[in-house]
Amino acid sequence: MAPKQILAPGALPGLLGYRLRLAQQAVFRDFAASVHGLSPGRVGLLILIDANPGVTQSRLAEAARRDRSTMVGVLDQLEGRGLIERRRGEDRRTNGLWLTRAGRALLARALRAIAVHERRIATRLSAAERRQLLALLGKIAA
Amino acid sequence: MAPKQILAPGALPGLLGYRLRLAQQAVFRDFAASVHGLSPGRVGLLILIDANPGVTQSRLAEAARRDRSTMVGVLDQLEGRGLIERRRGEDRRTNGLWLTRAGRALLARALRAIAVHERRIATRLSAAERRQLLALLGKIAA
DNA sequence: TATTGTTATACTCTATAACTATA
DNA sequence: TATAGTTATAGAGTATAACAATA
Repeated sequence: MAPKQILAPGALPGLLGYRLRLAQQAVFRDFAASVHGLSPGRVGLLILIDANPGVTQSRLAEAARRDRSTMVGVLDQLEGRGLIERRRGEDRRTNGLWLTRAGRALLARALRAIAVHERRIATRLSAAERRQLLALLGKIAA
Repeated sequence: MAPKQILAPGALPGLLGYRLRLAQQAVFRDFAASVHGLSPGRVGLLILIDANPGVTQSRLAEAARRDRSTMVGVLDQLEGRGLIERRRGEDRRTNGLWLTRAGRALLARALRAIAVHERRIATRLSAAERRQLLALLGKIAA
Protein backbone atom coordinates (compact mmCIF):
# COMPACT_ATOMS: atom_id res chain seq x y z
CA MET A 1 0.00 0.00 0.00
CA ALA A 2 1.33 3.41 -0.96
CA PRO A 3 1.76 5.95 1.87
CA LYS A 4 -1.04 8.45 2.19
CA GLN A 5 -0.54 11.79 0.55
CA ILE A 6 0.31 14.68 2.84
CA LEU A 7 -1.66 17.75 1.91
CA ALA A 8 -0.30 21.24 1.73
CA PRO A 9 -2.71 23.55 3.54
CA GLY A 10 -3.04 26.06 0.69
CA ALA A 11 -4.13 29.63 1.25
CA LEU A 12 -6.86 28.89 3.78
CA PRO A 13 -5.23 29.08 7.21
CA GLY A 14 -4.67 32.84 7.26
CA LEU A 15 -8.26 33.69 6.41
CA LEU A 16 -10.41 35.01 9.22
CA GLY A 17 -13.57 33.59 7.72
CA TYR A 18 -12.07 30.13 7.38
CA ARG A 19 -10.72 30.15 10.91
CA LEU A 20 -14.06 31.28 12.27
CA ARG A 21 -15.73 28.36 10.58
CA LEU A 22 -13.14 25.90 11.91
CA ALA A 23 -13.55 27.21 15.44
CA GLN A 24 -17.30 27.12 15.20
CA GLN A 25 -17.29 23.55 13.92
CA ALA A 26 -14.94 22.48 16.69
CA VAL A 27 -17.15 24.10 19.29
CA PHE A 28 -20.38 22.55 18.06
CA ARG A 29 -19.02 19.13 17.19
CA ASP A 30 -20.09 17.42 20.40
CA PHE A 31 -22.76 19.91 21.36
CA ALA A 32 -25.82 17.91 20.30
CA ALA A 33 -24.71 14.78 22.10
CA SER A 34 -24.23 16.72 25.29
CA VAL A 35 -27.68 18.29 25.40
CA HIS A 36 -30.01 15.38 24.85
CA GLY A 37 -30.47 15.60 21.11
CA LEU A 38 -31.21 19.32 20.99
CA SER A 39 -29.22 21.18 18.35
CA PRO A 40 -27.71 24.58 19.15
CA GLY A 41 -30.46 26.17 17.09
CA ARG A 42 -33.21 24.40 19.04
CA VAL A 43 -31.71 25.37 22.39
CA GLY A 44 -31.46 28.94 21.13
CA LEU A 45 -35.19 28.92 20.41
CA LEU A 46 -35.99 27.56 23.87
CA ILE A 47 -33.85 30.32 25.39
CA LEU A 48 -35.64 32.97 23.34
CA ILE A 49 -39.09 31.65 24.24
CA ASP A 50 -38.07 31.40 27.89
CA ALA A 51 -36.93 35.03 27.83
CA ASN A 52 -40.02 36.14 25.87
CA PRO A 53 -43.01 34.15 27.04
CA GLY A 54 -45.95 34.51 24.67
CA VAL A 55 -43.81 35.56 21.72
CA THR A 56 -45.50 34.94 18.38
CA GLN A 57 -44.11 32.54 15.79
CA SER A 58 -43.34 35.34 13.35
CA ARG A 59 -41.50 37.44 15.91
CA LEU A 60 -39.50 34.42 17.00
CA ALA A 61 -38.64 33.63 13.39
CA GLU A 62 -37.44 37.20 12.94
CA ALA A 63 -35.28 37.05 16.06
CA ALA A 64 -33.75 33.77 14.90
CA ARG A 65 -33.38 35.06 11.32
CA ARG A 66 -35.43 32.28 9.80
CA ASP A 67 -38.43 32.43 7.50
CA ARG A 68 -41.68 32.04 9.42
CA SER A 69 -42.53 28.99 7.30
CA THR A 70 -39.32 27.37 8.53
CA MET A 71 -40.42 27.83 12.12
CA VAL A 72 -43.62 25.84 11.67
CA GLY A 73 -41.96 22.44 11.41
CA VAL A 74 -39.40 23.21 14.08
CA LEU A 75 -42.10 24.30 16.51
CA ASP A 76 -44.17 21.24 15.59
CA GLN A 77 -41.23 19.12 16.73
CA LEU A 78 -40.71 21.00 19.97
CA GLU A 79 -44.43 20.85 20.65
CA GLY A 80 -44.47 17.15 19.79
CA ARG A 81 -41.74 16.58 22.36
CA GLY A 82 -43.87 18.44 24.89
CA LEU A 83 -41.32 21.22 25.35
CA ILE A 84 -43.41 24.17 24.18
CA GLU A 85 -47.05 25.12 23.98
CA ARG A 86 -48.86 27.19 21.36
CA ARG A 87 -51.78 29.31 22.60
CA ARG A 88 -54.00 31.25 20.24
CA GLY A 89 -53.46 34.99 20.76
CA GLU A 90 -55.84 37.85 21.36
CA ASP A 91 -55.13 38.72 17.73
CA ARG A 92 -56.49 35.41 16.55
CA ARG A 93 -54.11 35.16 13.63
CA THR A 94 -51.24 34.59 16.04
CA ASN A 95 -49.95 31.80 18.24
CA GLY A 96 -48.23 32.77 21.48
CA LEU A 97 -45.41 30.45 22.53
CA TRP A 98 -44.61 29.25 26.05
CA LEU A 99 -42.27 26.68 27.52
CA THR A 100 -44.02 23.81 29.25
CA ARG A 101 -42.80 22.58 32.62
CA ALA A 102 -40.91 19.86 30.74
CA GLY A 103 -39.48 22.49 28.41
CA ARG A 104 -38.20 24.57 31.31
CA ALA A 105 -36.69 21.47 32.92
CA LEU A 106 -34.93 20.41 29.72
CA LEU A 107 -33.70 23.94 29.08
CA ALA A 108 -32.23 24.07 32.58
CA ARG A 109 -30.38 20.81 31.94
CA ALA A 110 -29.26 22.03 28.53
CA LEU A 111 -27.89 25.25 30.02
CA ARG A 112 -25.90 23.27 32.57
CA ALA A 113 -24.53 21.07 29.77
CA ILE A 114 -23.66 24.18 27.78
CA ALA A 115 -21.85 25.65 30.75
CA VAL A 116 -19.74 22.50 30.99
CA HIS A 117 -19.21 22.69 27.27
CA GLU A 118 -18.08 26.31 27.43
CA ARG A 119 -15.66 25.46 30.19
CA ARG A 120 -14.27 22.65 28.07
CA ILE A 121 -13.78 25.05 25.17
CA ALA A 122 -12.32 27.73 27.36
CA THR A 123 -9.85 25.32 28.91
CA ARG A 124 -7.27 26.51 26.44
CA LEU A 125 -8.05 30.17 27.08
CA SER A 126 -7.42 32.24 30.16
CA ALA A 127 -10.33 34.27 31.52
CA ALA A 128 -8.74 37.36 30.03
CA GLU A 129 -8.36 35.70 26.64
CA ARG A 130 -11.97 34.57 26.71
CA ARG A 131 -13.14 38.13 27.39
CA GLN A 132 -10.83 39.38 24.66
CA LEU A 133 -12.18 36.85 22.17
CA LEU A 134 -15.79 37.78 22.96
CA ALA A 135 -14.93 41.45 22.51
CA LEU A 136 -13.22 40.87 19.17
CA LEU A 137 -16.09 38.71 17.90
CA GLY A 138 -18.45 41.46 19.01
CA LYS A 139 -16.66 43.88 16.70
CA ILE A 140 -17.20 41.59 13.73
CA ALA A 141 -20.80 40.53 14.30
CA ALA A 142 -23.35 43.22 15.02
CA MET B 1 -51.69 47.40 13.91
CA ALA B 2 -50.13 46.61 17.24
CA PRO B 3 -46.47 47.54 17.69
CA LYS B 4 -44.06 44.69 17.15
CA GLN B 5 -42.84 42.85 20.16
CA ILE B 6 -39.36 43.68 21.33
CA LEU B 7 -37.47 40.53 22.21
CA ALA B 8 -35.27 40.08 25.23
CA PRO B 9 -32.04 38.49 24.10
CA GLY B 10 -32.11 35.64 26.62
CA ALA B 11 -29.00 33.83 27.82
CA LEU B 12 -27.30 33.59 24.45
CA PRO B 13 -25.08 36.67 24.09
CA GLY B 14 -22.39 35.64 26.58
CA LEU B 15 -21.80 32.22 25.05
CA LEU B 16 -18.65 31.73 23.07
CA GLY B 17 -20.24 29.15 20.80
CA TYR B 18 -23.15 31.42 19.99
CA ARG B 19 -20.94 34.40 19.28
CA LEU B 20 -18.72 32.31 17.04
CA ARG B 21 -21.73 31.29 15.01
CA LEU B 22 -22.97 34.87 14.75
CA ALA B 23 -19.57 36.11 13.60
CA GLN B 24 -19.25 33.30 11.11
CA GLN B 25 -22.69 33.98 9.67
CA ALA B 26 -21.92 37.67 9.39
CA VAL B 27 -18.67 36.94 7.61
CA PHE B 28 -20.16 34.51 5.10
CA ARG B 29 -23.45 36.31 4.49
CA ASP B 30 -22.39 38.01 1.26
CA PHE B 31 -19.54 35.67 0.44
CA ALA B 32 -21.23 33.61 -2.26
CA ALA B 33 -22.47 36.63 -4.14
CA SER B 34 -19.00 38.09 -4.17
CA VAL B 35 -17.25 35.07 -5.69
CA HIS B 36 -19.36 34.19 -8.69
CA GLY B 37 -21.63 31.63 -7.14
CA LEU B 38 -18.89 29.63 -5.43
CA SER B 39 -19.62 28.82 -1.80
CA PRO B 40 -16.86 29.09 0.81
CA GLY B 41 -16.66 25.31 0.83
CA ARG B 42 -16.20 25.14 -2.95
CA VAL B 43 -13.49 27.78 -2.95
CA GLY B 44 -11.78 25.88 -0.17
CA LEU B 45 -11.69 22.78 -2.35
CA LEU B 46 -10.22 24.71 -5.28
CA ILE B 47 -7.54 26.08 -2.96
CA LEU B 48 -6.69 22.61 -1.70
CA ILE B 49 -6.53 21.14 -5.21
CA ASP B 50 -4.41 24.07 -6.36
CA ALA B 51 -1.99 23.48 -3.49
CA ASN B 52 -2.01 19.71 -4.05
CA PRO B 53 -2.23 18.98 -7.75
CA GLY B 54 -3.12 15.36 -8.43
CA VAL B 55 -4.64 14.82 -4.98
CA THR B 56 -7.06 11.89 -4.91
CA GLN B 57 -10.74 12.31 -4.11
CA SER B 58 -10.47 10.40 -0.85
CA ARG B 59 -7.49 12.42 0.37
CA LEU B 60 -9.29 15.63 -0.51
CA ALA B 61 -12.40 14.46 1.32
CA GLU B 62 -10.26 13.72 4.38
CA ALA B 63 -8.63 17.14 4.28
CA ALA B 64 -12.02 18.83 3.97
CA ARG B 65 -13.53 16.56 6.64
CA ARG B 66 -16.28 15.21 4.39
CA ASP B 67 -17.24 11.66 3.53
CA ARG B 68 -15.74 10.56 0.22
CA SER B 69 -19.25 9.88 -1.10
CA THR B 70 -20.09 13.52 -0.43
CA MET B 71 -17.21 14.64 -2.60
CA VAL B 72 -18.45 12.80 -5.69
CA GLY B 73 -21.37 15.13 -6.41
CA VAL B 74 -19.43 18.25 -5.49
CA LEU B 75 -16.59 17.29 -7.82
CA ASP B 76 -19.12 16.41 -10.53
CA GLN B 77 -20.35 20.00 -10.31
CA LEU B 78 -16.90 21.53 -10.39
CA GLU B 79 -15.98 19.28 -13.30
CA GLY B 80 -19.25 20.16 -15.04
CA ARG B 81 -18.36 23.82 -14.73
CA GLY B 82 -15.00 23.06 -16.29
CA LEU B 83 -13.06 24.12 -13.20
CA ILE B 84 -11.37 20.82 -12.39
CA GLU B 85 -10.26 17.73 -14.18
CA ARG B 86 -10.21 14.10 -13.00
CA ARG B 87 -7.40 11.92 -14.33
CA ARG B 88 -7.18 8.22 -13.64
CA GLY B 89 -4.22 7.50 -11.38
CA GLU B 90 -1.37 5.03 -11.68
CA ASP B 91 -3.26 3.09 -9.03
CA ARG B 92 -6.27 2.70 -11.24
CA ARG B 93 -8.75 2.84 -8.40
CA THR B 94 -7.97 6.52 -7.88
CA ASN B 95 -8.75 9.77 -9.64
CA GLY B 96 -6.16 12.53 -9.44
CA LEU B 97 -7.57 16.06 -9.37
CA TRP B 98 -6.23 19.11 -11.15
CA LEU B 99 -7.48 22.62 -11.72
CA THR B 100 -8.15 23.45 -15.34
CA ARG B 101 -6.99 26.73 -16.82
CA ALA B 102 -10.51 28.06 -16.23
CA GLY B 103 -10.38 26.74 -12.66
CA ARG B 104 -7.13 28.56 -11.97
CA ALA B 105 -8.55 31.76 -13.45
CA LEU B 106 -11.72 31.57 -11.38
CA LEU B 107 -9.76 30.75 -8.25
CA ALA B 108 -7.56 33.78 -8.82
CA ARG B 109 -10.64 35.98 -9.12
CA ALA B 110 -12.19 34.35 -6.07
CA LEU B 111 -9.06 34.96 -4.01
CA ARG B 112 -9.10 38.63 -4.96
CA ALA B 113 -12.77 38.84 -3.97
CA ILE B 114 -11.98 37.11 -0.69
CA ALA B 115 -9.19 39.56 0.00
CA VAL B 116 -11.63 42.44 -0.47
CA HIS B 117 -14.07 40.60 1.72
CA GLU B 118 -11.48 40.07 4.47
CA ARG B 119 -10.59 43.74 4.37
CA ARG B 120 -14.29 44.60 4.72
CA ILE B 121 -14.56 42.34 7.76
CA ALA B 122 -11.33 43.58 9.23
CA THR B 123 -12.39 47.21 8.83
CA ARG B 124 -13.54 47.18 12.40
CA LEU B 125 -10.35 45.55 13.63
CA SER B 126 -6.85 46.95 13.82
CA ALA B 127 -4.06 44.84 12.37
CA ALA B 128 -3.05 43.90 15.90
CA GLU B 129 -6.60 42.91 16.78
CA ARG B 130 -6.85 40.78 13.66
CA ARG B 131 -3.67 38.92 14.58
CA GLN B 132 -4.94 38.53 18.11
CA LEU B 133 -8.26 37.12 16.91
CA LEU B 134 -6.53 34.61 14.63
CA ALA B 135 -4.31 33.55 17.52
CA LEU B 136 -7.24 33.09 19.89
CA LEU B 137 -9.23 31.14 17.30
CA GLY B 138 -6.17 28.99 16.77
CA LYS B 139 -6.24 28.02 20.43
CA ILE B 140 -9.84 26.83 20.12
CA ALA B 141 -9.69 24.98 16.83
CA ALA B 142 -6.94 22.47 16.29
C1' DT C 1 -55.14 45.29 1.63
C1' DA C 2 -51.79 43.31 4.90
C1' DT C 3 -50.36 39.86 8.23
C1' DT C 4 -50.15 35.11 10.52
C1' DG C 5 -49.73 30.54 10.37
C1' DT C 6 -49.70 26.91 7.24
C1' DT C 7 -48.83 23.71 3.27
C1' DA C 8 -46.54 22.07 -0.87
C1' DT C 9 -42.44 21.97 -2.86
C1' DA C 10 -37.60 22.25 -3.68
C1' DC C 11 -32.72 23.05 -2.87
C1' DT C 12 -28.20 22.46 -0.37
C1' DC C 13 -25.24 19.93 2.29
C1' DT C 14 -24.39 16.08 4.62
C1' DA C 15 -24.12 10.98 5.84
C1' DT C 16 -24.62 5.59 5.63
C1' DA C 17 -24.81 1.32 3.19
C1' DA C 18 -23.98 -1.32 -0.57
C1' DC C 19 -21.96 -2.01 -5.27
C1' DT C 20 -17.71 -2.34 -8.75
C1' DA C 21 -13.17 -2.34 -9.99
C1' DT C 22 -9.05 -2.63 -8.56
C1' DA C 23 -5.13 -3.65 -5.40
C1' DT D 1 -9.30 -8.70 2.25
C1' DA D 2 -9.02 -3.79 1.84
C1' DT D 3 -9.44 0.58 -0.65
C1' DA D 4 -11.30 4.21 -4.21
C1' DG D 5 -14.88 5.84 -6.49
C1' DT D 6 -19.70 5.47 -7.14
C1' DT D 7 -24.78 5.05 -6.52
C1' DA D 8 -29.13 4.97 -4.02
C1' DT D 9 -31.19 6.81 -0.38
C1' DA D 10 -32.23 9.60 3.53
C1' DG D 11 -32.18 13.33 6.87
C1' DA D 12 -31.28 18.04 8.51
C1' DG D 13 -32.05 22.73 7.64
C1' DT D 14 -33.33 26.13 4.81
C1' DA D 15 -36.25 28.96 1.39
C1' DT D 16 -40.21 30.56 -1.94
C1' DA D 17 -44.96 30.71 -3.41
C1' DA D 18 -49.58 30.30 -2.58
C1' DC D 19 -53.70 29.64 0.57
C1' DA D 20 -57.24 30.40 4.42
C1' DA D 21 -58.33 32.96 8.46
C1' DT D 22 -58.16 37.20 10.46
C1' DA D 23 -57.14 42.08 11.02
